[in-house]
Amino acid sequence: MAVQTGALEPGARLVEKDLCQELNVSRTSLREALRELEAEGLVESGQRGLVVASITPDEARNIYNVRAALEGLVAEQFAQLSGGSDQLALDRVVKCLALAYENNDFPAIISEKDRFYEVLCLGAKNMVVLDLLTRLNSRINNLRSLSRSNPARGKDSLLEIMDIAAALKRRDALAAKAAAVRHIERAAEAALGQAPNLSTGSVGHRVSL
Amino acid sequence: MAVQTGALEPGARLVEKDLCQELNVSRTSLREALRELEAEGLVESGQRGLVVASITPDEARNIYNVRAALEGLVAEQFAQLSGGSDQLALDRVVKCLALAYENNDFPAIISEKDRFYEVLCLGAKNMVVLDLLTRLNSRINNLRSLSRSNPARGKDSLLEIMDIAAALKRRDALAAKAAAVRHIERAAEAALGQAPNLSTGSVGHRVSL
DNA sequence: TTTGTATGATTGTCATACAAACATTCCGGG
DNA sequence: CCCGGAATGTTTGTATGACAATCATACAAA
Repeated sequence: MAVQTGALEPGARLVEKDLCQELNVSRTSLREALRELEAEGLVESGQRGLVVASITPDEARNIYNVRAALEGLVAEQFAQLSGGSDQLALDRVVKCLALAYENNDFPAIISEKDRFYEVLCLGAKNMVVLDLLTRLNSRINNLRSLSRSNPARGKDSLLEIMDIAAALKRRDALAAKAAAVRHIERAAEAALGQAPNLSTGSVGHRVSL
Repeated sequence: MAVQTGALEPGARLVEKDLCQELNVSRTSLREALRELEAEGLVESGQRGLVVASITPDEARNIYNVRAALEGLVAEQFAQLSGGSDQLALDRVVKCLALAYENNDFPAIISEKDRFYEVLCLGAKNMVVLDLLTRLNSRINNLRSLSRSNPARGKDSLLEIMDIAAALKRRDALAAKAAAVRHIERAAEAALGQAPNLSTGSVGHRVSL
């Protein structure tokens, strides 16, 4: 399963036979791995077989819209339902995140952020959202690391997250939700580099990202 | 792929060899089908192999919470972004839905409702949500048909949907969102038969539904 | 009673094969 | 010269049989 984020350009065809040789696995195993990737939305079936999934600007925009809705929900629930250990875990992961930001350690930032969401969903008693968020994030991982290239964005992002954490500590559900939504909207702006309004039209126009 | 909703009780183990014989397919194909079901959350891997997925009350509750958030989002977007043909399609599907409700045709109600969501997402230019909703709905299909057993629920449900449609026609995004959320909350109450508040605790306690 | 071991069942992986779907090339007719 | 259709090759979907690794259980020994 060392496939994962094999740096392949979107739209590239995935020929089973070739991949088998390259990865030294049987077609059986390969196909099963491909099914998994397909379920995660990283590959999609084109005219002939599978191709690396690409993302339209609309899709990217909508993924952020959905994330805002979802993370707003779990923030709200966390404020209402979290226990003491959840708050503890939150503190810890925010601290780790701050450290990762200080060191400009991009991989760590991504993974700590994922853990942040995990803690959030755990405290919100909402594993359903965690599952969906994981799926969505896997589809925009390239975008996420791209948004990091904006130097000023890092500090802002951390501050927004600490806003969320502060509201959660106060158990202020409304403020937490608002902060979570705001964070995602800012992240979307940074990643998409355009107005937060959904630009319609141009369906099917694919970008390489 | 005639597996789908094969009436199996949750928690039942799925032994590949047995299923192969029963369905007259090779293990290769069977495993691929199981992967698909796993991706949809209909089966999950237990200690040994796969078992039919069951749902905790918390999960069911959260699926409805997520649906409320998601459908609120697409309702909002539909109000803002839908074109003339989208409105046309909306009219048509609402009419079909009303007919299905009149005839008490449960399977038609389910499928028309799915089409309703499809039209909604299409008009909202948000296929991301459609994908997620499809997944979520497949996990609570049993619950959905269960909620239909409440006789008074049918009419209410239809009225709520027509509320949504009316707000969408007026392009009143806020009202549409509110109506969509209300619809899901009512449906959740009907299906779960309990207060809309999330009952915490009792993690891991599984019900057969 | 508990621990360790043997046994059996089940899954994960593999190599190979073949039919069907699809794309491409080539040929004959207009 | 251009076009339609057949021949050909490629790729996928499915099937079969096999094997090692893993896990669960039953059983024997301490």
